[in-house]
Amino acid sequence: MKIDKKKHKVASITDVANAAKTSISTVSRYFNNPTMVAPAAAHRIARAAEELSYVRNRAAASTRNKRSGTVGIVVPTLESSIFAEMTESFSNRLLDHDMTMLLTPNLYDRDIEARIVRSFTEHRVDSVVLVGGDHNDEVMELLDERQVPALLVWNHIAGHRLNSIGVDNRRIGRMAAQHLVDLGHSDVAVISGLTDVNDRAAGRRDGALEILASYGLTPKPEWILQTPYDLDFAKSLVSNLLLNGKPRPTAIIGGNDIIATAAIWAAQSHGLSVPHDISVIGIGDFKGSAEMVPALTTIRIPARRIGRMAADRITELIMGQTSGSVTKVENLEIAPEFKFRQSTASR
Amino acid sequence: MKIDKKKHKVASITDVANAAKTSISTVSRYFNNPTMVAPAAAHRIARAAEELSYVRNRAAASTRNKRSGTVGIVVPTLESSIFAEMTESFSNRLLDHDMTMLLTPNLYDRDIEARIVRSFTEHRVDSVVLVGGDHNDEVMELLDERQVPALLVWNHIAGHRLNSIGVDNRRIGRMAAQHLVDLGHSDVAVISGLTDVNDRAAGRRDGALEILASYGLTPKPEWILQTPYDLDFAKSLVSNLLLNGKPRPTAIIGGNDIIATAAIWAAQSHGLSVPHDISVIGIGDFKGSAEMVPALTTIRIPARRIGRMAADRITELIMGQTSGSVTKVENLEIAPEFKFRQSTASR
DNA sequence: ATTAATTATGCAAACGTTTTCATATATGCT
DNA sequence: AGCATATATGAAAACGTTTGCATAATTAAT
Repeated sequence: MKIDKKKHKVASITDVANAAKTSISTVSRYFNNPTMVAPAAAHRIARAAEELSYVRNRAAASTRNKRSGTVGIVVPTLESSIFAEMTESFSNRLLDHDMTMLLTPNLYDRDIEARIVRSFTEHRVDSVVLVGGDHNDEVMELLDERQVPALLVWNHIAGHRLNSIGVDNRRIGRMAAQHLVDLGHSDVAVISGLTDVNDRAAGRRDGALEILASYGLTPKPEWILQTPYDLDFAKSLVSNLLLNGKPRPTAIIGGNDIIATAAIWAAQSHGLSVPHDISVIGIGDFKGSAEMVPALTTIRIPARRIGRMAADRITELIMGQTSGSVTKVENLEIAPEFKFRQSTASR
Repeated sequence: MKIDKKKHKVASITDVANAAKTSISTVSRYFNNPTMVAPAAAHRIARAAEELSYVRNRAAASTRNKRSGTVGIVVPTLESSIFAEMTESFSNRLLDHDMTMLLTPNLYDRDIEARIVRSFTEHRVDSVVLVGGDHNDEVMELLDERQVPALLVWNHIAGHRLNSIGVDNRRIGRMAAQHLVDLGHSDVAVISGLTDVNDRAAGRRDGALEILASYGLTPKPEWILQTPYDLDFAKSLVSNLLLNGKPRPTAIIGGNDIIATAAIWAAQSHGLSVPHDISVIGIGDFKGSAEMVPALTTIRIPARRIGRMAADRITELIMGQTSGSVTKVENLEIAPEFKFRQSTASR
């Protein structure tokens, strides 16, 4: 009586070994270190694997060796095209290194982030990448205790104990303000993201105000506003500013391109012309900023480059980790690029 | 002589069991089925786990039980805000079910997709989510052989052997064209996405042409165009159309909101007014479409809803899988919503 | 106070790998 | 041909879990 092939068993390394008339050790080596196995055996194994449609089990592998071949990344949101760009190039590069990405948005919530990171560690990711420098203590402890190589992206954080690679947001804020001052504007509104949940937003705003102050310009309190990165909200915020404020500001610094875009649309929907009636500068250089009418003057954050570099750095860190050598902490600054386009003009 | 605590060993279930003066079985149960363990023991275990900062190893767990607690999803790109929205709500909902998402963009390349799905299966994801209905044979075989519960999102594909949940793109194409016809347009250009790598794009275009044909309207060949979903490319494509074509079309159907937006900007940058000089309708209702000036008339695809439903359906499928019961294949159609805004007007 | 039923626990096998160590086989030198 | 070296292989232990089965401890029923 034949054994009933119940439950649809999938082929394991043992099955392949049997079919290829060799040992599981050799099969394992065939997959991890092909050069170690003799051509004849390799050929038989390849055939057997094909025959049985064997797919190796990385999860099982990760119990014995330490690497799982995954890296976890948590971003604030996928909806911001800029994180999407970063993530996308990160993921592509990761594929080249034969790693898989666990990606989860935290919606700008640090507690959710902590949950996510915990779940990542349960899955024994080889490494974790986080956006920005503000994270729950729990997250930091977790990373520390388990010695998970971690990388902070987006922000350049000089002297941080974790590796980081990104831009200096304060500097970007200064650049934006300087541009407007150079164009002769003295009545400028600063509309940032939510500074208490977003250290990037805070840095940019502070940089901008710093420059303005250095020229003796202090925006009226009602010209210093905050908004979530949401077109709808930002647009009506700016609408109010434009309608009620008199005199109106002659220029607006948007904390990112979403805010700046919203500002332009708010102005346009009130029949104001940008940049003739009001100048608007953004930060980020998101998808579409160059194509819109008027094209948005902005400060470009090279998201794709950050993504690529992050992926490379991550693999470096993982290598270092497995080989036992301690990789030195590095805080890399990426230079932003100023993009003078049509949404700003001199007074 | 004390043993040197080299290599920083992290706590395992055994360590917790020892510290809690109980067996590993009980510890395991404490984490997976808390009700099965006595309060006293539970308390000791909780303390020990805390003490040792134990994090359970799901990868190891997945060797014995079958579930890994992960689901893999591959989207064409993260840069399209609409996939981002879908993915984001999908991921949120997944978190509620205590699952983790492996997300990878395939860049509209089926071979890359195959690589990704293979990598997913190597990691023994509990389930796979794919966008659209066009996939490599290899992918289909893989899913089939290993009996990985799979779900196709975005497209409603009546009668597909895999579960699907999404919209009927042909119908959407028809809706768009009908709207324009109703407004009295007879010279309409149809600018779709790349139909050979994107079955959604093909469906929409075909639907649109079908309606036009039914009114005896056949766009001139040079008015039926294709473009990647890229603002820059699409904008210059439309620019050419607008400059060279004479007579110009009086309306444009954009294969998605990116194309439509690009069309509006192209028109505007040539001093044309939308909708006065030319009407534009999009598909998708992406972020910002409602806020731009003029607000884009479009057909909304409820991305977040699809994401949520997909997550729920996926957990259903996984449950069914583990309990051995066969879940019936279901093809769900989600209704699109027409959004009449300001970018279209009657002739 | 027994016995029966329930609840909680522990033992040990199993999951699919990798890797150390020892052995067998092939290759290169005299 | 004989020996030394290099290369390829296999056996077995280890990785951190879950789970079926058997037993121990507790509670309920008489």
